[in-house]
Amino acid sequence: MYSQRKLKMNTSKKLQDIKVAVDAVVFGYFDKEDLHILLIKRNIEPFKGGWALPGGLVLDDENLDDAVRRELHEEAGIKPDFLEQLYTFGNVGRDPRNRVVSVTYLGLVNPSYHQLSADSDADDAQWFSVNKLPDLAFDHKEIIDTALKRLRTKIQYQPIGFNLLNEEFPFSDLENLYKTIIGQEIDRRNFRKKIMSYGLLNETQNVKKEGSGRPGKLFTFNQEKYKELEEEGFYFEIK
Amino acid sequence: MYSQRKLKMNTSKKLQDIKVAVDAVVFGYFDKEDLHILLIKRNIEPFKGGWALPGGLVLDDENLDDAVRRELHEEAGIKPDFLEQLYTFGNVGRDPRNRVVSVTYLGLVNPSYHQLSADSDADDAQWFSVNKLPDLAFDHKEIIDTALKRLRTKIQYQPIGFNLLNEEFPFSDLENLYKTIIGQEIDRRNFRKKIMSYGLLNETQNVKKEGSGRPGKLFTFNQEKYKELEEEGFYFEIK
DNA sequence: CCAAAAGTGTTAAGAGTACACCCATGC
DNA sequence: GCATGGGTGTACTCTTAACACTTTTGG
Repeated sequence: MYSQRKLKMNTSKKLQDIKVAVDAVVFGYFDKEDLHILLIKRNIEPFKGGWALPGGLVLDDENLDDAVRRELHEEAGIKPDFLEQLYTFGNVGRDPRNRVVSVTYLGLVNPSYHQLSADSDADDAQWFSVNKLPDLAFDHKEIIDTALKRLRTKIQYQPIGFNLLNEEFPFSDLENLYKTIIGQEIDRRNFRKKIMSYGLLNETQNVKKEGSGRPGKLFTFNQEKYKELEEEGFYFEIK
Repeated sequence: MYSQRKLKMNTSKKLQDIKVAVDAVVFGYFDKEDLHILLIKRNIEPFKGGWALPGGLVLDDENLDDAVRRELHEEAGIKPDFLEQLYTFGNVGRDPRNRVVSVTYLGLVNPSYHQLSADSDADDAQWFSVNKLPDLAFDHKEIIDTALKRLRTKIQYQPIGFNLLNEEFPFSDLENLYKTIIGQEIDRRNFRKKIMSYGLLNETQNVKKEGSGRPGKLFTFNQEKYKELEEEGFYFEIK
């Protein structure tokens, strides 16, 4: 279409036959557990009864972002707090039926604010630990691997992790979240110093009630401050 | 397609009508000049006679990467040394005719090794300074902005810039390249120390002949060494 | 008073940054 | 010998990394 050759192709009846889909890798974090991913049980062939990422074909008059949000809403009743494009998978043969190019997204939600499958049109939607994933349909395993890699890189220089926590959270939740995602121990003191130095946390008057030990103060994430800093070219970095 | 609703949609005659294209932002660097981008003059409507990124529709049996490489070869006679997926642009209305989702790529070539338009099917292929771009077709300006942003970020932590230089280059070429891309002065001594500390450059016995002043030693980039380091989880960083 | 988690500072090492003069060549 | 670009070292500052004890609460 952008050059004569393509025009010829199009007008000579041999129309392109490729479908465009979106799929989302949505991460959820359950306090002190592994990172989880949202999967949908397929109720049609191929891979009927198997697990797959939420997603589906894009409508003709719908932007890509809107398509993912719609699918997530329909299939799992979820509206992610954070959602960004991940990568586009389009190799021949990744879907056994048609050629399908899938634009994938990385999303984050706090599962405690989202009841799964409220009014879903899918058989079943469920959270799976990234360490105990079932066999997956299509090339969805590869998509998840890509998403995990991206998440691990990204969380080290952008404070996206806050979307996975409750609105008010004790500092230790943030600590555990980072430990979980990065997959290694972090120095509590240095981590706290660093995070605090950015001034992105507001201290509340509340304290954590549950659990044993000394109750921790609860914090909220200062979204406005973050946007301010971001515009000034600020660069968050965690190791 | 991944859920019943979509299946119904497909079988009820209302088939999806979206085209899949690829477009490439290929950067070339001419010694001591601005960074350049490869553009193609369109010879069909819309935007006939205007400038656009090289690209076109993906063939049914062709992987996305192959499609970009094919288009670049056809339209400009170029085979980029570096090519990676950038972002997928798919908003409704970005092409005035059909709905087109474009998977875009970022490429780097050394123009001195590539003659433009050798056996091209496009009207014309030309290098434009990123600072003197013509009006562009579709949303291609936005795509270029995204690519520039990505290049500027990426070059600071991955030595992709070497693809823009000759096989043997004086150190000053590298210096100028970084200055050009990042768009600011760099400290010559510190930059050299840093680059050298990674051990990625091999010194050759040759020296630069042209130009005035003291001739500089020529270096080559050690690709194997880079891959080695990359596997060990090495992280290149330039400021 | 015991267990559990929260909260807190200091020091040493390393990395980054700023900075200016001599060298080799062509004309 | 002068103009041009190449090549090099040091001192200071700032950031990162390592490290352990006290506090608050519930039971």
